[in-house]
Amino acid sequence: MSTPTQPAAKTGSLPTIRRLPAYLQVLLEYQSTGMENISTTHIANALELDQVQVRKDLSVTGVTGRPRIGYSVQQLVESIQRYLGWNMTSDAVLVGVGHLGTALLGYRAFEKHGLRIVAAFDGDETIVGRSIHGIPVLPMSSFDATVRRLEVKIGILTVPSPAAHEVAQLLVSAGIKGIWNFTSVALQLPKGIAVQNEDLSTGLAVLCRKLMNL
Amino acid sequence: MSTPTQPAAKTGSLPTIRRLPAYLQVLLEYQSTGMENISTTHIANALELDQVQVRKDLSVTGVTGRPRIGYSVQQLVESIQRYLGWNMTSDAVLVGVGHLGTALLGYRAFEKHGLRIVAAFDGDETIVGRSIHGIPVLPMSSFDATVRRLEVKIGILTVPSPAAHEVAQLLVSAGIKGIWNFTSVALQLPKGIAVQNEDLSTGLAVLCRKLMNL
DNA sequence: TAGATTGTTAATCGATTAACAATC
DNA sequence: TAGATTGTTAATCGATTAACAATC
Repeated sequence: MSTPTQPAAKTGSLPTIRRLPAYLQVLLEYQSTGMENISTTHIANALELDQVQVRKDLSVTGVTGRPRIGYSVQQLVESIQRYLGWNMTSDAVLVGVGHLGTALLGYRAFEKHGLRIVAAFDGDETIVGRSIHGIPVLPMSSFDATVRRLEVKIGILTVPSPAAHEVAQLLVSAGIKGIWNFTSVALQLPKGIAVQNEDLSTGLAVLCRKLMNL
Repeated sequence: MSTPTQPAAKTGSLPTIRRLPAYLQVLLEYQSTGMENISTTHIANALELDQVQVRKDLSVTGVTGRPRIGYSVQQLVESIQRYLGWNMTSDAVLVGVGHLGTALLGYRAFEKHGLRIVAAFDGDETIVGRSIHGIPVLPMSSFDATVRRLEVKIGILTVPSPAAHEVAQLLVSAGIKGIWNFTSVALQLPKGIAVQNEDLSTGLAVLCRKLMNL
């Protein structure tokens, strides 16, 4: 039995989870100043949020602060990373090496979030065999065997929309448990598969409405 | 005075706005079947949402349906597009022609959302002067004059994080009113500037938590 | 007509905000 | 000590869900 150094993490609402990476970003930058402690007031100001909300959000990770002192930056960073599973490395595969896929393959920041793309796949034979940012592009025919062999659980879907559904089925049947979906297609998948839709039109819609309300 | 053919659009909550593009996607696909009307039950099933919520969401655009018949697909499409400002074309500029910037320059779907990227800018002189997917890459030195001359109001920020703040100031001083921010930096901007953060780590965090709760 | 579907009003649920006690 | 900050409990606010009337 382990000795718990801090309370267990709670569930946390979706809005809370979405704010945590921003806190982490602020903390990592703050860390470079050499300060050991930080107050929620400071974090709240940097992100234009309410300090009570920041405190409540942070509490879901199980971390605690000290009155008058604030929170240990180091502890906060580790606590958020653990809560998001970013303290350990997860392997992922990417399918669809178009413009967006290529961009994601070169996105170094994923490493900081514990995500390692171990292989990319594409149906276009002219790019199969290449290596993009050190990641090999393999043929779709080797998808199932490779994913099973490496026991990859995360799939990044960057194929053209018409292929989205078919490829998603392929991911699931190869044992992928979480799909990061960059297509604009609403995937119909069995229970037990986590999907995160990253359709750009969502963000554009919000921006357009914000602009209309200025 | 114009004769209103439908009630005025309401404000609409953020979650509602975020769901509208998905409705539009379903509608555009449904349109190709040739059916003229669609029920909220149908839309709800396609997106795994509640039909009452779909109806409430659609009502913010001012559109109305007919009992027993449903909604006119054509009317719905136009109503959502009008609500999001996607019925007219808005010009935008993109700053930072790295991997992600290049991917966005090639993203044809923006046209369907009324967004036209008229110019890209980069500090790297080796790529300045090129044309990517028909969009010219111009030097940063011409940024201010070009944006003012073309009266561009939307800026897409795809520069490396360390440059984010400085470039954002440049956008604002050139008259940009809305910033689509793909960096992980929380921009501090004056009132009256709309910002939409599109940091990928937010989505990754949600996916990771979903995976942990399977 | 009967039944399917819309649209509105009320109830519930959940997240944010406010108030305040605890404490270093 | 006094004051700044945490952390919890209560109040408010807003979004979702339920109930039901309206109607083609």
